[in-house]
This record gives sequence, structure tokens and C-alpha cells, in this order.
Amino acid sequence: MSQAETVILEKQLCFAVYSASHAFTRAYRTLLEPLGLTYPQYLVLLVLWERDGMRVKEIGARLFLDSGTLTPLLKRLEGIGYVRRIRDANDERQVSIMLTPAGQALEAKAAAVPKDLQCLIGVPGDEIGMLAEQVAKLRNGLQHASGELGTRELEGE
Amino acid sequence: MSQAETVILEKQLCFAVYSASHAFTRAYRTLLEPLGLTYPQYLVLLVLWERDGMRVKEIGARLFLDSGTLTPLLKRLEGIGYVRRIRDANDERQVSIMLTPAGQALEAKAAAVPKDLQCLIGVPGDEIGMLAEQVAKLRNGLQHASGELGTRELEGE
DNA sequence: GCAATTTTAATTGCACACGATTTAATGTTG
DNA sequence: CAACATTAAATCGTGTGCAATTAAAATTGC
Repeated sequence: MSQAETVILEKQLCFAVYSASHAFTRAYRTLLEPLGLTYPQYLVLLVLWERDGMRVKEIGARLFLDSGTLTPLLKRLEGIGYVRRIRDANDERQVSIMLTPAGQALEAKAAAVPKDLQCLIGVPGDEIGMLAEQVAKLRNGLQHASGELGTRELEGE
Repeated sequence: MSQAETVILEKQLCFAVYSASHAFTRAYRTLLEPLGLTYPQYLVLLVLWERDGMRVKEIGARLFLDSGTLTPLLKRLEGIGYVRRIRDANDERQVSIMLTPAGQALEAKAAAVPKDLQCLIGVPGDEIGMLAEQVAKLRNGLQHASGELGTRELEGE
């Protein structure tokens, strides 16, 4: 039984996503290196360029990351000089992340990145959008299902 | 200009893949925890269950990982008792990874994992296969394109 | 046959990720 | 308003990922 049902790695959606994610990160590394950014740092800036002054919690909700990941990352971004971390005067539990002038100016410098990457992907532009939508739906399904797992332990089957 | 062309995070294929990959890892964590495995460790075992005794380099080629990642991971798998690392007597640079009896026995215990996860995905079974294929193709394209980047620096544009 | 090159792992250093815990501040409730 | 609960970050420990370097062994050229 064990031999007959050997799992084929290449057919697994999860592995495809896992390995594609790393391939993306590697591709971005080359493009972002001139800006002194890693891909997760770039993601945080994308969020802030959309709306400046977001709190750590909000950024985390947007990127599906928690404070354990974001706090050190944001401190590095602050160290580079792209953001400032400002504790809210009204509610001192919260920390707002503000772009510095350098951080704002970076948006223009990073403008070419998405186009450069799109050239690398080697997939027709219209397919990219559809694929992104499908993968996002997949993520949302998993996100929801994982929450369930904590409660009911899948033992019923 | 900067405001008009703001990059919308949710439309980016890369972010979808990045966040879906983490969602997968989280989902697997719950399923693999009883086996004492992380997802990358599980991937290595999948490869070894297909063919035992592979060298580090071969495993890396299969999973798109290098020795910097695999060496410590394999040492942990050895510490748990699922594999042994055996240095080739003929070519002492090479290390073969052999499953222990416990590592072999684990295949049967892990047999339920893919099915359990498929239930969580919430995507019709036939779509999963197609999606996996598309994402794998995307990864292969990126993999190839990233190799190019090192040589010609995209400066032509 | 031996020096130069190539190949294979290991090692090192840095940056995520995330579960779990801690700390501090804020809400809530009797 | 005091006890309790909730919330937001920070902290801690473990485990990836990967570039760069090192070390050892095999291969090649001459």
C-alpha cells in the first residue's frame, strides 16, 4: 500500500506554490537590491505608499504577518531611514508607522520594479491577473480552514 | 504620478503566491505536528520515500533548496531519528541520506496528510491539478529568468 | 604526475516566519 | 474603582532560506 500510493511531489499544489514563492523572492532580490530592500520590506512599503501611518496590526492584517515578524522588520526599515515608528499618544499600546521623506521618495524609484518583474514572469498579462485571483482565493480558503482546525481536530474521519 | 500608479497589493500575483505559501505552511503545521515534522522536512521525506539514499545535491535540485538550508534541516531529521547521513566512501565530499526504519515507517503514518489537506483547500479536485500545473510553469519561468538576470543586468531598458 | 579548475558539502551571517509568552495599556464590569 | 479581561507590541526560541565563503576531493590540462 505504501509504495503504490507514493505521493508525487510535482503534482502537489502546495509544493508548486511553495517553490514558486521562493522563485519570486529570488527574482525580486535582484530588482530590490539596488533599493536596499528585501521582498517583505518592499511589501510593507507598498502598503504604506497606499496609506501612510498605518499601525503594526493593520499592516499585519494586510500582509498576513504578525508582530513577531513585523516588529524586527520595521525596526530595520527604521534603521535604513525609510520609516519612523511612532507610539500613539492616545493609545500607547499602538505604534504607527510613518514614511520618512526618503521612504516617500522611494515609491518613484521602485516604480519600475513591477514592470521589470512582469517581463520576467513569462506568462501572458491577462493570465497573470486570473492566476493571481485563483491563488488568492486558495489562500483565503486555507486561511479560513486553518482557523477551524484549532477547534475541531479532524478526528471525526 | 506616484499616486495614480500606486501598486495595488491584492492584484499582484507574487503577493498571492507568497501569502498562499504561508497559508499552506500553517495548514500543514497542524497536520504534521503529530509526526514531529515541519513542512520542509516533510518535503525532504517525500523525496526520500520516492527514492532512498539520495545525495544532498539531488534533494536540493528536486526541492529548489541549497545546502545552506538542507544541511541543518537534515541534521535535525537525523536527530529525530528519521534519516542517517552517510558520507560516500569513494567520494568523501558527497553525503547520502538514508531513511531509518522509523523514517520508512513514517510514510504510512503520513499517508492521510494529503487527503486531509485536500479537504481543507476548498477548491474542486480537478481545478487543483490545473492550478498546480500553472503555478509550476510560472516557477519554471521565473527560475530560468532569474538565471539570466545575473548575466545581463536588465539595463538595456 | 601535478597544478589549475571544478564540484560537492559544510559553514557563516543575516533576514524572515511564527508559536508562545510577556509586558504594558486600555476596557469592562460588578 | 478595583478585579478582570482584552488588546497591541515586543520578546524569545526554533526553523527555515539563501548569498558568500571555506574546505575537501575529483577532474582536467599540459
